[in-house]
Amino acid sequence: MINMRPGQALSLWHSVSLAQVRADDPDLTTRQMAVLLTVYLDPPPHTVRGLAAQLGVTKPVITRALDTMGIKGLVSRRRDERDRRNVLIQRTVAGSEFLERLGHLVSEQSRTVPM
Amino acid sequence: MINMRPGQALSLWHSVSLAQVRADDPDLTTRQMAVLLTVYLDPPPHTVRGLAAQLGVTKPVITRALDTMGIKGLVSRRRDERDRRNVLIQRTVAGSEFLERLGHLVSEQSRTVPM
DNA sequence: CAGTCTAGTTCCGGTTCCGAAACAAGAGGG
DNA sequence: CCCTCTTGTTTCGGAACCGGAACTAGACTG
Repeated sequence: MINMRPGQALSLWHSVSLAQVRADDPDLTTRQMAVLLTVYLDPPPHTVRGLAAQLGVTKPVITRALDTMGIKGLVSRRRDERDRRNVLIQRTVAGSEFLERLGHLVSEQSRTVPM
Repeated sequence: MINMRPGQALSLWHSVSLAQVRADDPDLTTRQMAVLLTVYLDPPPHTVRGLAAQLGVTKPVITRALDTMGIKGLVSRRRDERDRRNVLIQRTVAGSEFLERLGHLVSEQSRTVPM
């Protein structure tokens, strides 16, 4: 458990945003970021429908986010063989590395936030 | 000073992203967010040129971000009377409230992150 | 008062995203 | 089988954003 005052939170958000903008990293939408983090942090399996429900958006939003992130190699799709209507969303090495860098960046920046 | 492990950082980012997506809040780009936070957290005056330099982007990027956020009322522009080439970027009530909510949200979520 | 420099904006075309509706493919019940 | 429901994708027109180049307006120099 962490305890952070709102002012510190904004300061942290600021430095991370700046770092993100300056790095020419794959620039993800808020929605794409939410999908990516959900896939990597919540226990599988992940389906389009499930993600749409959790984010409170429509299914096409998820499909498009997966398209985009799939091209960037951050995530991959596979048919569920037990119910071939389903698509299972899976993690990739590139996605893990990307989030590892993000976590490290936020962690680093958190140490620079003033009392 | 805050000390946050990378895993905790990702968890925090996750819950905040989810909250942002679910709220139909003004959905800002990473760049727009960086501009907004810089305007509100760094000491004035703020100019287009200065913001462009700090973010490492071109001036049109800043102009467009200000256009968008200006429409949403998050920020406003005024001519510098001493050098009328300059445009000074100013804070607004709506912008302050928006960032206040964001800071509060991150702060709240930080308390739900597991050890 | 020309020439030059600076600050910010606008224009160009191309790409990406959006919501809503229509669609294809598979599952399952009578 | 046929009908229906579910799952995910595609299509549509419209809006937002992108980088880079061109442009306007103001300041400053000699």
